[in-house]
Amino acid sequence: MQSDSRPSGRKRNPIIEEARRRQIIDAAVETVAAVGYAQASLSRIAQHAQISKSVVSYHFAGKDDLLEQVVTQIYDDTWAYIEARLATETTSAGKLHAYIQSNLDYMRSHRSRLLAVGDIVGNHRTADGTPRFATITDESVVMVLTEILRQGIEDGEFRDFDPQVVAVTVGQALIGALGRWALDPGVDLGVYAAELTALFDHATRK
Amino acid sequence: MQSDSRPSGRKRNPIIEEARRRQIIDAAVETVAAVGYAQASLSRIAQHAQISKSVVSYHFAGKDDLLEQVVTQIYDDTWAYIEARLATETTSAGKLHAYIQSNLDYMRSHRSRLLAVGDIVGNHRTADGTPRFATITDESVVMVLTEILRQGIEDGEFRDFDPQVVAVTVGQALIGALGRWALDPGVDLGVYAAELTALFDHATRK
Amino acid sequence: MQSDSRPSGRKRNPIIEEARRRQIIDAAVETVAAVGYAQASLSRIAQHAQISKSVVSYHFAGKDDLLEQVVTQIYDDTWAYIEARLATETTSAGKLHAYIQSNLDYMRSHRSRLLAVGDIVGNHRTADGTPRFATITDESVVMVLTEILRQGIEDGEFRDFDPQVVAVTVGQALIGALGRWALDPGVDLGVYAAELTALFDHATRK
Amino acid sequence: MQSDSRPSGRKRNPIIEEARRRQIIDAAVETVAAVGYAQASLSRIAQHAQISKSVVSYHFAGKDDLLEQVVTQIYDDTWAYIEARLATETTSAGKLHAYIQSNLDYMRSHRSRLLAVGDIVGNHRTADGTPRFATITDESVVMVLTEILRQGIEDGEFRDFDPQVVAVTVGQALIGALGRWALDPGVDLGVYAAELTALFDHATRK
DNA sequence: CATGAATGAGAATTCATTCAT
DNA sequence: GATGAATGAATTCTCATTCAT
Repeated sequence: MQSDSRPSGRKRNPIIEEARRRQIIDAAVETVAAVGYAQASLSRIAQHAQISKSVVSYHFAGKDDLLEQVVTQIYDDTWAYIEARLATETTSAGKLHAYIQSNLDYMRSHRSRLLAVGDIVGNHRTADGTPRFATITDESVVMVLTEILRQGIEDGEFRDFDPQVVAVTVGQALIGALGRWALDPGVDLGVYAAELTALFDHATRK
Repeated sequence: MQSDSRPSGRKRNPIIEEARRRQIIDAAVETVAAVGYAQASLSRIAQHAQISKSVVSYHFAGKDDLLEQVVTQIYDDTWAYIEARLATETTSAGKLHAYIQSNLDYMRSHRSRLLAVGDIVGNHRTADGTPRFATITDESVVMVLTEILRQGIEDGEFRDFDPQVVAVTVGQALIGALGRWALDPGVDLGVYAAELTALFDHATRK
Repeated sequence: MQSDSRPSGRKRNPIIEEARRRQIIDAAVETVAAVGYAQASLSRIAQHAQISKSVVSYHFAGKDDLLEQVVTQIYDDTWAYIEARLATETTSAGKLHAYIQSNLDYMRSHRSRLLAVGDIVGNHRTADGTPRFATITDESVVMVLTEILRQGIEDGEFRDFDPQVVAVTVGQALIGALGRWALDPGVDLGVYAAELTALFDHATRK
Repeated sequence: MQSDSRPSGRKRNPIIEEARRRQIIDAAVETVAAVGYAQASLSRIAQHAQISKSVVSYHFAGKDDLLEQVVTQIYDDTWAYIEARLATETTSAGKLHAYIQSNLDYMRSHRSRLLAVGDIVGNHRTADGTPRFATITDESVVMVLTEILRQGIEDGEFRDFDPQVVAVTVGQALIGALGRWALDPGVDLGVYAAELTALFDHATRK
């Protein structure tokens, strides 16, 4: 009975409820990817979803809530995808390859998600101007990579370097790949993946 | 280079003219760096410059014009700084080192410029939603780096790789460094520079 | 008396029906008393009653209907209370005292009702901006008081004055008492009652 | 140069600036008086003033600012009027008469102001739901009256009573008069004044 | 009986821009 | 050169209400 306008706990009719939520989140993703964070108004998002503006307000507490759930959703999905790929590898180098490869694979099929999440994370701020999402380093994804690299160094598989610097650089390299590809969809991500793999292979091996 | 991109008829008193323009551009830089692209309204910028909003409108054709000139200004300054440092190097590896090093040096003393330019370039769009600035690859800065790397490969100084991929990656690595540093000013950019130099040294050498 | 003012077709289970109606009316009272007329939305009222917004819409024709029934309900209850106290008095002065005293007594135990009814009566308007409730004079309560005073003058118990002016003033004095007490619950309504009784005693006696 | 959008300090072009401010305040007064606090949106106020909605935003920081200035303005004007009338009286009873009389006189020529100020003071709240204006007791006007009464008691001119209770009651009596008159403009305020004067004369004299 | 879902109207506010002075 | 004043468009959000289930 805690209903009211926004079913923030989201339990009621899970089937239609979830469908709408997905629909709106997807619309938000595509809108941000298409016109950028600053231009992605609730109006435009609703328009894209072909629903009324107030439906968004009904399902989400506000713009902040929506964008945060977009980010969470994408992080979760991305991580589920990558995690599965990492699990099949045993060596640190193998995991590094799998990390780069699966990231670019995921990108290929979820271009706008990647575009959107970058835009939102980079721009979304609290009222006082401080970023709402911590960037780069403490995204769990990068933390995982840091741990992989650290392990590789400890095991003597890699040369001695600062694992966080390299992890951040790998993460940024992937963003760069995405950026190149976003700019020119003709770029072959397969080739790009091979180049990056080689690059970080040389950069990390003894 | 930004002198020929001025939009409207504005030639009266070049001295006071330029002073105002600089003042406004600086205010824009600091405002964007502080509150982010989406929150950087002309109001806020004018407020930061301690001038009336209309002064901005008087000296620039509009918000777009202002932001574009901010970007041009920063690109020019940055390039002037880096160019000088590159000129003293003879080998390709030396130039790569100098490039990384000078970039991070420049950052250290122009943090908000870097923050701002990244924000603007990443977010500024035309009315139809397409990015107003091409990112990453065709910034002249990255093109120069590509050329350095290409030359190094040709000269046999570097192993064989796609110079553009590496150039983009270096560029992104520097952005990553800036991001880390923006998040935590306690990060030692000197150490970071050494790590990155080593990383790309291993990544490029034969 | 509010039973015949129900708007639409609603007759099924009178027992549960009435329970709900009371619950909602009580929630409305407390909400208006707490946050004021202008901020008392159906959402907030439903929230306070721990029910869904639509339940309100189901039991009342609309917000107007609800608020009108709140007022009617409170008027009825208040009058029932005061009437009993007046009945025990024989002189006009005694009735005036009983009126003031019983009003303040009622207030003490129904603070939010009084607060709410004042707020609603003072603010609720029809679409064209005219007040939906006539204030002050034609509340039956004040009319009764007018009659008491008129009788007292006729009987020679009181000096000659305009009974309506005094009745309104008594009514307003009580509202003033409530206002003082709402602002500062530390005010002793017993003492306040004695002061008011004395005041109007002097004001009305020959 | 501290301009920006809202010249809150209000210094720039005092002539046109003040004219607009008055115009908007007047429009606010009449709008609140006509449709009530809860229905008095900035839209309606602007419409009444025959100006664009944003002009209001330009001259006032927001709705709160506007309404607070309305109240301040009215309080100031009212007090200036009443003060002058009080100054000509020497006895406490004379001052009490002058107070009642001047209040009703002022009302007669500023009906909507009185209506509006009552509405705003009674309804305007801060975000957390607490009233933004303290009512009744600590309006300086009532405090002045309290002091007049206290003095009269001390001088032996009045009987012994709680001056604050009587002051509040006088204030409320005037509101009641206004209410009666607002409801029925046919009420003769001159007669009403005589009645109230007599009432409080009897109520306070020894 | 009850209620989730949906919606359009309207709220306050911010913004970029124009114009007369 | 400079700027107050004005404005319309657009933004986020809240609200009362309706409807199918």
